[in-house]
Amino acid sequence: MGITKTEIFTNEQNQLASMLKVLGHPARLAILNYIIQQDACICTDIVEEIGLAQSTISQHLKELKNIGIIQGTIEGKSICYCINEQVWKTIQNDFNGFFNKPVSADSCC
Amino acid sequence: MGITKTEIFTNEQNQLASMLKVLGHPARLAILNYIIQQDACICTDIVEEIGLAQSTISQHLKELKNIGIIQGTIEGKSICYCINEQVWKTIQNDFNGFFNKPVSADSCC
DNA sequence: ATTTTTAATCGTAATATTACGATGATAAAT
DNA sequence: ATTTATCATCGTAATATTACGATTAAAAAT
Repeated sequence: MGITKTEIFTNEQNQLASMLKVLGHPARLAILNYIIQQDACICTDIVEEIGLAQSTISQHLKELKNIGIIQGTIEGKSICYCINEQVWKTIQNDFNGFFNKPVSADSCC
Repeated sequence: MGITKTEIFTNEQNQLASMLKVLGHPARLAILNYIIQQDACICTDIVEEIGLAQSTISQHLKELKNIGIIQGTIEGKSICYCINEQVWKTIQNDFNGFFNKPVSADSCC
């Protein structure tokens, strides 16, 4: 056990859930915030800014890259990370697609 | 280790992250979907609908209750769960507050 | 050529999550 | 009073996550 039974859910549910799971960590939100704010950045900056070990930040960056919300390009000795606008917007759309469903006012409670 | 260092992040980051973490599981999205669709429901129905053990569903319901997005009222022998509209909207606002930040087109990559 | 800088990866410990069956608790039905 | 129905909680196994230090890899600077 301990393994999510993805096969019993819809693709929509699985995909949105996996996005939200990655976003559901304060370090990763902080990283996204920082990248947006800086408009460009390298890993060492983030490490200093956030205050986690370099390897930990690298791991979080990897997860963010996995869902495509950020991308890194090699810039000489360092790596420049930035937001992938398209994925960013897709996530926002998917989220709102889910949350815009009308919640009826006369529900049971 | 293995414990998230919440103390180094902002309240905003921690709060949004914990919401998204709860939403980041397909079963919990499926439960929310079902409650909205039914407009009222009890746990047994969800168990049949979703196909996880009753105790597992109960655990997921507990987590959803913890963030306030659903609430349950005792209805005789069973319990009626419904969406808390206010929390629902707050989550949506917080999420969009984060995601509406402009992602500049001329970023580094 | 060697050293330095930067970031990824490996190994690992601590903790959290997911799921299930079994058991408990409470209210309704018999 | 006993049984049934409904849901929560407990105990537990399997797996995943978080974080760190150590190591590796690759490019730049010396």
